[in-house]
Amino acid sequence: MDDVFDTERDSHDRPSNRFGEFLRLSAEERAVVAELLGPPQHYPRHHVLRREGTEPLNLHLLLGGWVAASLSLPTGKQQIVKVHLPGDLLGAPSLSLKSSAETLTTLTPVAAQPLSRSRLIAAFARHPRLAITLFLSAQKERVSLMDRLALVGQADAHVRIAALLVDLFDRLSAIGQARDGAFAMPLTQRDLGDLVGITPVHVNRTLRAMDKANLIRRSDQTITLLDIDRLRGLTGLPRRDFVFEPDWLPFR
Amino acid sequence: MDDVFDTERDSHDRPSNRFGEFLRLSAEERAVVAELLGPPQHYPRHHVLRREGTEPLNLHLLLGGWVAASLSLPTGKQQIVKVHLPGDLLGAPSLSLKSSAETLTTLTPVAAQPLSRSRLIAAFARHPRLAITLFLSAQKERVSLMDRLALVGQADAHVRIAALLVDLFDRLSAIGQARDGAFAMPLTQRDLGDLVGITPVHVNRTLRAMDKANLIRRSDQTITLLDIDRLRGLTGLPRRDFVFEPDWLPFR
DNA sequence: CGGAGTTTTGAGGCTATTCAAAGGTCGTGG
DNA sequence: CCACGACCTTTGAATAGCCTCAAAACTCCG
Repeated sequence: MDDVFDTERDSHDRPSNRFGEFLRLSAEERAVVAELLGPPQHYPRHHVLRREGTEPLNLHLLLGGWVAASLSLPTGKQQIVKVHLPGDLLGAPSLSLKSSAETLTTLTPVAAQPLSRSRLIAAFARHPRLAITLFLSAQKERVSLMDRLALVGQADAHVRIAALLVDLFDRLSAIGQARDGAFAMPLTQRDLGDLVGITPVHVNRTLRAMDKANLIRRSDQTITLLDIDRLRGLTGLPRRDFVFEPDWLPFR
Repeated sequence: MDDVFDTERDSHDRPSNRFGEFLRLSAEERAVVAELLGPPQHYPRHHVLRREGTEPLNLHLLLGGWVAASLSLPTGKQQIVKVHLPGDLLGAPSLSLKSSAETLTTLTPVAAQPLSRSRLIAAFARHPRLAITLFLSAQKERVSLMDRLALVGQADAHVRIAALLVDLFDRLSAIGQARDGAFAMPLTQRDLGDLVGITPVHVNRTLRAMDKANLIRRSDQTITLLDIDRLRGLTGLPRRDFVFEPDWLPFR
């Protein structure tokens, strides 16, 4: 966990959190964002940041660690709808609701900054570019959910697991937490099952088969993707090419 | 198809499209929205409004009819990620992308107004309340996708179908297109399968069983929910209670 | 009346599930 | 330092739910 909490970047670089995902924010705008954020908080593993059903008073900007957003069904089963990685904004979907839809649970030790929903929305008026990025971020998340839905709805266990691993790898690569196809994997096989909609037992058999097929290798909390191209090919969905400061946006 | 295209409402009433979903817009704001919209276009059944992979230059505001948003996998299978009903804004997720993720196909004859992505976003600056509603709308859609994902990931065919029917019923009720648990159903059993991730054959057996169990009744293009409470109970997900002009928003 | 698409029904097979239990790993406390 | 418990991974066997393939009946439209 050396540099897990290091998500700050040089401002000339591509920004490292959801606020600069689609636009290169000005110094003033970045100051406004910094002003919105509360002091970083630290949480242990398996801490519940938010329980579904409670009122969503504030969001969290994830600085370091992994967080699961999940829905639970009364059958006892739960679906993890998103694994949040550093830089992600947590809890936004429930802004539209009186009581939260998702439970946010830390999967690792976590550092995050709280941010008040009312102050965030208020900032939209004086800083429309903030509104635009966050609007586009929300749309990006919809695309991601649509992709997940298509996989869970139509693909078999191998494909679902492959897509999940590739997605995690891509997102971790973007924040410098994957090297040579390898990354730390804090998710248990039960977690993986809750993510892709299969039982832990079957996750195990699937991972095992993929290991034997030389697609992946597993060793103490680390997963290595041995043949990323083949894994990517399995998933069947195209790479999603997101815009950045597109020319159709106003006041760039 | 008498009043299918009638989605205009008295301005004192709860607005009928996505622009007034979370805020009661002022006369000026409603004028701005009207100004953004192009002239209504009409399309026949099975018309492709947008093909995945193409650049998303404009959105559509659906006035009447049903539209499917789908992703296709190279296996030939397709997942319908959303059935759009009158009042919905179509194509927004792909604003974040260089090329569209979803294919938009009309399921019935459709009337829709095009709207330019750049002009829409430009309006955010002078009319922050527009930005706020659309931001919240996007979050609402995320919740809806999360619910769908949880159902497809964890529930069996009966529960998935029940949840789908209840969702359609609730949304159609809100626009006055369902009475006494009954509504017109233009989706084929293949469509239903693409929505919930099961084969048409199994959809048929499931519907048939639900009919025999007196949960639903089917007759010429119409579905009647005979026991909505029991159907709702099957799904397991709580009713989603969305905010409207919540007191934590600025400048109400 | 023909043809395309949809609904219905049957039979057989496969994927993933359930249930059960053994072996590992890790953190904790004696 | 070892023993213990909690949780995770692995494996097996039997089962269930859903899929595939196939074909017949029905509806709708030209």
